[in-house]
Amino acid sequence: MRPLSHPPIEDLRPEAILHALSDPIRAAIFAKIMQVGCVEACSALSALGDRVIPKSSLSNHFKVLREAGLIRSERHGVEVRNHSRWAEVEARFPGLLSGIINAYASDAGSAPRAAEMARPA
Amino acid sequence: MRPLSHPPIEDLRPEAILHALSDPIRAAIFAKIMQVGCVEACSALSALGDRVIPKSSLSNHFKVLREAGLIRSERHGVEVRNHSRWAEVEARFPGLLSGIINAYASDAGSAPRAAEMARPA
DNA sequence: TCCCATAGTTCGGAATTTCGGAACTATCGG
DNA sequence: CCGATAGTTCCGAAATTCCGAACTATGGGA
Repeated sequence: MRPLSHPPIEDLRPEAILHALSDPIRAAIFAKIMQVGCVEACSALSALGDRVIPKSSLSNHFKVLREAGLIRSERHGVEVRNHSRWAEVEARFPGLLSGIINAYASDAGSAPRAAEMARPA
Repeated sequence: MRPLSHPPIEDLRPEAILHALSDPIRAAIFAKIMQVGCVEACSALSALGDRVIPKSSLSNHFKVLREAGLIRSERHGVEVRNHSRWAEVEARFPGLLSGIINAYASDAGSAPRAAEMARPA
């Protein structure tokens, strides 16, 4: 199985990042990773509230996040651990991620839906 | 013809904004509107460098930007003038737009492509 | 007034992308 | 070696996007 390649930070493209995070589910996954520090794909499944996400879709969401350069995935035995690349991305595109995450967080308060980012409970 | 409805600022959703700006062409159009202050659709066509964008696609791009709440469009005679809603959006989602625009601008320097945002010439 | 040119929208089919079930692979614990 | 768990791949269906062609609306003449 492939060693899960990640793009070097200088190859990151804003449109890929925006596209990755324009999906509320992916945004929620990413927010979760940042909250918790590290997450394996399967546990993210249950973490998204009421919504049940098929494994194959979930796998694809992680792939999109990884290829956008937002997360780093490492195999540990049978599972994959995903870490955010926040610091790198922040250095490359200052203010981008914080603006996006804050936007989702403030939106969650006014109109809660499937993507419940940064919700207290 | 419809009076070109715009969503009230409290209805804006982050995912719609990210989706709208995850297309480099739309991002370039939006950046152009902010640079120049106001733009009518047709002139944006030539403004995007080498790329020729069909009228119907352009019309759709403006629609996406409008429905995301990023621009305000008014008919003036035969043409439509598009203004950015930057101030409103910035008040609603602080730091979101500046982060995105800066990201594209810094990317343009390192890897120029179809979307030439904030390029001097 | 009628006609034309300009600016933009709508329609509809082709191309692309996304979704997700089923089958597959990889790894760990017995 | 076997079964269970974690995840990927494959591929057809559904949704989206793209864009040419036809259409609509407005202003400016003649």
